[in-house]
Amino acid sequence: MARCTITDVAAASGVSIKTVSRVLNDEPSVRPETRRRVREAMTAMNYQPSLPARSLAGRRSSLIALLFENPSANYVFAVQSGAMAKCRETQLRLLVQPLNDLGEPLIEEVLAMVDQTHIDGVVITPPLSANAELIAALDSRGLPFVRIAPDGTSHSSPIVEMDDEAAAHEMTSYLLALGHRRIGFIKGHPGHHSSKLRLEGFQAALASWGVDPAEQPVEQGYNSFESGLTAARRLLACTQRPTAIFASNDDMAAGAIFVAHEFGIRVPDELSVSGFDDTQLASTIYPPLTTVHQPSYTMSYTATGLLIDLIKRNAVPASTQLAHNLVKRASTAPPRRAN
Amino acid sequence: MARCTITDVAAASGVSIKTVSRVLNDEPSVRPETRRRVREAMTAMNYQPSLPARSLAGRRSSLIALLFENPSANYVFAVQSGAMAKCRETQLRLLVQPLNDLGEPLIEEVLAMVDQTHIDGVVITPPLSANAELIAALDSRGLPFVRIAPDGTSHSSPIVEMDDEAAAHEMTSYLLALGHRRIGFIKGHPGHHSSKLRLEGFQAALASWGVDPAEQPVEQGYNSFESGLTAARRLLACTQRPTAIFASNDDMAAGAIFVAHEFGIRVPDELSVSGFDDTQLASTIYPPLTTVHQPSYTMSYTATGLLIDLIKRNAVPASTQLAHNLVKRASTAPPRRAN
DNA sequence: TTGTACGCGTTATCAA
DNA sequence: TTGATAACGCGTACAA
Repeated sequence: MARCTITDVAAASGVSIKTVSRVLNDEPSVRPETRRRVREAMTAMNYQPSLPARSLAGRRSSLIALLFENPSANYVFAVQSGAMAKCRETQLRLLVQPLNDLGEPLIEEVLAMVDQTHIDGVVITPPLSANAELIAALDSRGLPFVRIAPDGTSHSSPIVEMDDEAAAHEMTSYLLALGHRRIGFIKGHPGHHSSKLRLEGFQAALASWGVDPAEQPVEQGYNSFESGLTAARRLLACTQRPTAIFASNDDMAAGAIFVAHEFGIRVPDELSVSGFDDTQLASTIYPPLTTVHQPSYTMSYTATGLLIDLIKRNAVPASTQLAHNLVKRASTAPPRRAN
Repeated sequence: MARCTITDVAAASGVSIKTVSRVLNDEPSVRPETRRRVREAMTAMNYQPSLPARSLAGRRSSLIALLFENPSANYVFAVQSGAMAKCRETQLRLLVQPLNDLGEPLIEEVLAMVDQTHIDGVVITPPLSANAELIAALDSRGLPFVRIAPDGTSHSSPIVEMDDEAAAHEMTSYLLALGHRRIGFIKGHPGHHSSKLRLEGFQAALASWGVDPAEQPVEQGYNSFESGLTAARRLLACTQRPTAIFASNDDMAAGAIFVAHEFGIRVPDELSVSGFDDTQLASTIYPPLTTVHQPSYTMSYTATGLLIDLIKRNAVPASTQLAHNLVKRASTAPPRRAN
């Protein structure tokens, strides 16, 4: 059961190590009969190629990295699962690299990781995907990367995104269609580009319904549950209390629902609340949250696939947009509805 | 800015590559002056040692793996963060390996990973930590590993755990002290050893208070929110409705609170609910959940530290028990309390 | 179609 | 305390 090498396989199947190498890499010029013999020997001996040896000799490490700096367990889990699923299909290994609150040394840490491990490529999740210095640093190494939901900065690397503005527009229209005319908005983290887009979608929808966006109460949030609490308390303390709150993500929406419970405001009878992302949390709180389903898993799965194509020097689309959809649950209803 | 090698550093500092290697590995027999010169050259050239080269030449890959098969985003996130934090301190890389619902090929997949990547060691989280075949397979490779919260199976590998039974005992005593005498229990996933311990703690506490455990309603859950819904519906449909529900984890407790909301049962006035784990969810739902804080992050951090010691062939304790504590929040109160 | 010789960047052995 | 040289397991260039 001890580890065996390409030399052992070569000896066992009566060929040279080079031929074994050819079979390993699916190179064309090998006689089918030979290929079969080598394959048999490999499985019989339970041969596993050494990744370090391959990456030292060849140009590839068969390793890619997933970079994130995001405190949301649900989001990180979804993104990792998507990337892993694609890696599993393609025999790649995934190195996860959380970059939590490290400030300055972030770039250095990433570069050190890149140089040490000989990574083949990187998938970058928001908000890192909008980090210009990081992008420049990766560029300086000539490393392929794919960004998920970056900001509008022009760069040749492929991006995977959803239409945050359109989604926020739809959600707002839905609330307006229910009859709400005073809708409190909780903005997302200023560092995330999607925060800006979601606000714009909200405002555009209001305008298209002839409602003045400037008259709607807007509070700053930071994507955390706690920031949702604070923002919602402010919104609900207004003299003209909104009949609905649209939070830029589910965690903050959960905060709004929490505050409503505290204040004895019934949801959705007296207050509608909607979120964004459709994380597991959305269907775990009461009432279950109307939200926008963001395909985080699929975005990451797709991004990883693109990265692999990029590494193989295949042509890849500059931008891929994935579909979202409105998930209507029990946290929204017409305002002050009868009983 | 291009990558430079040990040879470049050797040339720049006027020594042989072997001496650079010695400095790199903190070997003793290097003159301080020489060491300083080499160090300077390394930082000046921004030298980064090649991990693949090191693992090919040496015995170590500086890579460890974290194995998990757990659908809970919060748990996985906590465990990963803990392991990463320790890795960051010690210049190790972490390979995360989710093994989702794959059944049979699980062992093969792990062994392939081990053989290909030349991992130095493994941290195993529940429920995999109780998988006898996996343990045996890892043993067959002579690979060091540390298990988090395994079952009682005797094995020489170090384990890190908390006292699930004592914690469940405390929580139950707390509910009894509040005055509850009819407490519904939702069991955890049958595959997790901790599920058994938590039930035993519950029953032991009842017995020590002179309450017959056999008369308390117990439902099977599977650690998911949905299974909590199902179990809670059963418990609350009883003719003799319990005044409290103790769920074996937070997700299921959230399910119980959800059902209470649906049924119009006020929490905690008419029904107390408590959970286990103290995930982020516990303080995000309303009312916030009384629960047991399980130190998942610390357990993983500790386990990773032990693994590193194990790899270095240092002596490590066979078992490490981390402290838990009861977190009292608003979801529990005396039964049918005045007002 | 197949094989030989060399190099990848580092650690290990042994000698100086 | 230091250095020359041989591994480590594989891919690449070139030859057969």
